[in-house]
Amino acid sequence: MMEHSGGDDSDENWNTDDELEIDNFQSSPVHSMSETSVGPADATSPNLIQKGISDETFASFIEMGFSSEMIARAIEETGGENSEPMLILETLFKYSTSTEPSSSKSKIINDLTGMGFPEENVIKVLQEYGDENIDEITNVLLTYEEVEKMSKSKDESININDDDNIYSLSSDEEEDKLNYSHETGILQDLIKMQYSREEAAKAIERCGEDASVEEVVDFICAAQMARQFDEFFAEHDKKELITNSKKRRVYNEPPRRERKPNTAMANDELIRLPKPMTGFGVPNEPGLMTQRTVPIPDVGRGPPYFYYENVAMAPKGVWAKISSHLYDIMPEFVDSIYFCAAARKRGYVHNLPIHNRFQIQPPPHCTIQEAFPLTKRWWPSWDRRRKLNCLVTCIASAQLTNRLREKLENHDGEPPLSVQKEILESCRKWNLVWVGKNKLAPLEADEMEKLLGFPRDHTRGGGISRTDRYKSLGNSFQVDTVAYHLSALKPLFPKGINVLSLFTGIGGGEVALHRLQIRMNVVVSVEISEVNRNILSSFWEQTNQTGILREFSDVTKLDNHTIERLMDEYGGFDLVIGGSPCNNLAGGNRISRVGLEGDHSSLFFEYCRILETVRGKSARMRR
DNA sequence: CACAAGATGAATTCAGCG
DNA sequence: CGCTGAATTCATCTTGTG
Repeated sequence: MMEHSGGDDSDENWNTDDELEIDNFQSSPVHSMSETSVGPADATSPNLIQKGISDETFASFIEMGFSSEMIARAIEETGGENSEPMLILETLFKYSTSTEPSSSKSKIINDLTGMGFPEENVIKVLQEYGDENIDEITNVLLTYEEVEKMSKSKDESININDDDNIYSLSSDEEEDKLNYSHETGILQDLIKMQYSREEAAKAIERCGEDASVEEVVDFICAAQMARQFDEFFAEHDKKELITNSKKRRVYNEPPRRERKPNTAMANDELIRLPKPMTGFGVPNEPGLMTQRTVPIPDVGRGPPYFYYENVAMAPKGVWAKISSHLYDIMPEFVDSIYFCAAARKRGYVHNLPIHNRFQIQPPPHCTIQEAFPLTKRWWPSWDRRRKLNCLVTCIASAQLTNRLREKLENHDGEPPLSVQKEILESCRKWNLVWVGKNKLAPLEADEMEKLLGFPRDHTRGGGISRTDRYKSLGNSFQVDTVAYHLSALKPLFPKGINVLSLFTGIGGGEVALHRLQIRMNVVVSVEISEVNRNILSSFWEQTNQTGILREFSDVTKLDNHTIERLMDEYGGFDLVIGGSPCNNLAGGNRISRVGLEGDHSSLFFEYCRILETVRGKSARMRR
């Protein structure tokens, strides 16, 4: 996201220490690190039970969701100190798929549903946390209830969908709803539990129509485990390859065969984009993961958490470099086409937990026609687009759409194929929609706000020009996508979080946290563009935030000392979020697409510097 | 001076095909 | 395996206009 344009920097009259607009919000309770730095649930001390296996292997078992007790048991059972990691893993998988724990599971399910928790939640939590720590399970269930309650209550302060008909169903939707009602209760339950329809239907088919929810979930769970098992082995093989060939790192690439011509060198150090681009999983699609296949190295684990974003289609080698500067964490590539009606292919490097993700409500419409119902009337059948391409910083001119209209008016009814092709090419290139007979138009700024998940008129006013508005929006996060990723933080920070927001832009991260109803105790924001800073501060006021907002302008002038001072003042940061400038990486740039070292994009290294400062200081504060 | 329009391709990926 | 064609892409710069 996040505008850090160098060409039009107008930073002459800033204070020497670059701080702007000191918080006019009175200080709110500032928590201490010790209160809020809740570690992940799996942060058990390894030294007691991990005899016989390396730290790394132990960590990856933990990352896969096995409890330390289970691991200890598996080590015992497979020969104590001399047991083979692979053998241990097999035993662990046996535990999680065997019927024995599952039957003890059903007893717990009965107990907990007896306590009034919804069965689907109980099953999901058991699946993710195991069945050993009842206290933890009930805690998580309570959190779930709260989250669900909150996501059901509409947020009055943000009016995302202000179309009158937003809550009334279109005819297509009604049809969909009808289909839903024909589905069995189990299928509905599974879909509610965020399994994809395909996956759920397949599992039901395999388990038989009479199977209980537990049985089907067990089946899906076993299938997931098997998939992870395969991936673990593939990863293990790869690791051996790496040690053998001296640190050759290739992600997402099929196993390389031994004897191969030396053209392979060109592919070295590459991170390939996944297809489909769904990262660790998106709602309503297959491929949902609850654990990372490539664990986060110890050095990169949170808290503090961080979330870094940039364009997925960067020049070769860029993502490998980004990853290598961010603790070798593998990027999560996600296309926002799975969250809204517009494409947005982005890579996210983060150390957030990935289980328990949920969507913010209401979810946006996923097709152009649903998002903009008025276009339906004019949409010709030969324009088969249902999704828009990436929203960028420039829009088509009025002259262009006029020329297109004239071309269309030359024909009665359907234009010849050659004309159709030409029109469609322009439509795709400029993201045009049908707004009248033979009439095409680019999206209005408020329509872009809607697609990107911002409240209406978020970027309006404050003296921002039309072009600047498009520019800021084109550089922004897709809020629903980012919120889905950040949702994992909600149970971890019930008292709110302290955020360091770099390259804040129009505040996509802040809007996401707000829509997740995660309280922002402190936001320290760094953003070079004055109009964008104004947009954030007016959002802060309009949504009646009770936390503190401090805005800085130039990331290069935010020195380490200042960061540490801020951390002392506020008790540290829980989340460092931001996407560094993409100008020199983006495909649309014909002048200076020169890679990470470009004038703008090299600010990525400032992100790294600041993140490292925050993490170092956090470690010292914990001691 | 602010703003809008127009001109300016290449890098990358992928499906299809021989 | 290599080739080809199609599709996509958080943009920059100059010029014209009021």
